[in-house]
Amino acid sequence: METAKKILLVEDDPNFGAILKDYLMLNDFEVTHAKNGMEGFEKFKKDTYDLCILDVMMPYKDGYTLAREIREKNQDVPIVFLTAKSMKEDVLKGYKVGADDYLNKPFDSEVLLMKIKAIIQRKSAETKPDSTVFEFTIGKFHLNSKLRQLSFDGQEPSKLSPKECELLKMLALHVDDVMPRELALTKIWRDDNYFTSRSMDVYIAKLRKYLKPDENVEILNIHGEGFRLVIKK
Amino acid sequence: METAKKILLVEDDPNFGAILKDYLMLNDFEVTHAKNGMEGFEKFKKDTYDLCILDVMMPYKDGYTLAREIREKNQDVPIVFLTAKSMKEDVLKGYKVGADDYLNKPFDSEVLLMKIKAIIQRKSAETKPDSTVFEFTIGKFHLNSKLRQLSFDGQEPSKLSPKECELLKMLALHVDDVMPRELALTKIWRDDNYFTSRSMDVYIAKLRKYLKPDENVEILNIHGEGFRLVIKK
DNA sequence: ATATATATTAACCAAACATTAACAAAATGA
DNA sequence: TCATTTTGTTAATGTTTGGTTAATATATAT
Repeated sequence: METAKKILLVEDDPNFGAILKDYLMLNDFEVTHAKNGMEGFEKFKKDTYDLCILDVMMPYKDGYTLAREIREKNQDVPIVFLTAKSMKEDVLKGYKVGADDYLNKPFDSEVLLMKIKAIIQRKSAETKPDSTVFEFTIGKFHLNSKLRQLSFDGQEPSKLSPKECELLKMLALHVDDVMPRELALTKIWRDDNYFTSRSMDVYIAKLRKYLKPDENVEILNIHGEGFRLVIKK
Repeated sequence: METAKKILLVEDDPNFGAILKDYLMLNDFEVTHAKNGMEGFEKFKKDTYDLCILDVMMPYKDGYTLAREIREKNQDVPIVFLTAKSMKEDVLKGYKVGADDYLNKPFDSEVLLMKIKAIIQRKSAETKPDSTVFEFTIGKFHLNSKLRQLSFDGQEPSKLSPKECELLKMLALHVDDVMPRELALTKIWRDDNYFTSRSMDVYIAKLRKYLKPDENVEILNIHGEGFRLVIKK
């Protein structure tokens, strides 16, 4: 049994804040909710967290300013910004739809949850490389990187080759964020040159083919930087 | 409570030096005052500072020489030059040596303070590129310099090229203040000549186009100096 | 050993990005 | 004022990076 990861949630909208907190707690996180930037910083100093979720738009002290203060104290905690619309609306929509029993219904925005998990996982992989997660939800897909199986809906799972699997896993660990080209090359190909880079491009094409069935899942390129696995919703 | 920022002040004029030191200390900085370049370098080696303020004109060892020595030991400390006149060549030389900003003597103490604070913050954003600040609010825009996207209101974000992104980020780090031409050229183009300068102008034009949707956001030119990102309100 | 799966290399094209050129318009200073 | 420098802008050109497919090479399993 893992010990629960601690999250500092700074969100001024009491409604949304409460819902998100519940949702996160339901997913086995320990959540501290601060109602504004000041309170957020106070709470941050008093404890150690595995992740900070900051609302960007807050009166008096916005998320970025708070992020800077947090960074001065701690260079390592992952920080996730809640940028209004997308996530918030989705979560609230999920709440309204579910009405009395929203807690039982999966939210539309499992994206946020995935992002959170990926970030925490990535971080813990840096410190203790052995404890590695091998199951990922990618839109309507499910990846088991140990069995190297990618399943879609109820269908027969596809078998992935070692490289395909490692690459997809690394993308999943960076959901919604950049997976730098260089990182994949050095970690998976253990070499970074013209040819390995081209080889990687070939694998990206293969993965795109696998992921085609779910039109909400996409691998985007950030020119000269790397790739980004996004789950639209 | 924040821990006081440490400033190394190297100024040969004892009068002016003492006054400046007092003023800075009054504003909660911890100040070490060295009377000449030699002493300045000795003190620099013995401690770590958040900022160095160097007089350009000093006997024995001038500010530039000292700056170069400091840079050899430390690539990150912000360095600000104090100069009586604002000779163009001096400014250029300053940036080449690795200066972060320039202050003309005499100056408004309020302005000085603002600048110092801005520089320290800016630097902390620059030096921790991975873990730190990559989100900026620019009027109604929102820049994510990691994903290189600029979003406006609720619209689909624009994708920025590496150069576009770096330049906009640098402007944002200097909001309401001049971003000196030479600084952008040396840091982003890593070369300062006629062609890179023209290239930069082209990029400024591109950024202006991106920023058009918000009429409160503007990139102004300061003839012969640089550019200024302003957010009217 | 041979089929099969996996991985790399090649070749070609398209897209993204950056620089250069050319000319117009401002700003500056003698 | 006029000559000079700096900046604004657009388009043309050059360069790098990525998408794609297929051919070749390498590894693996039967």
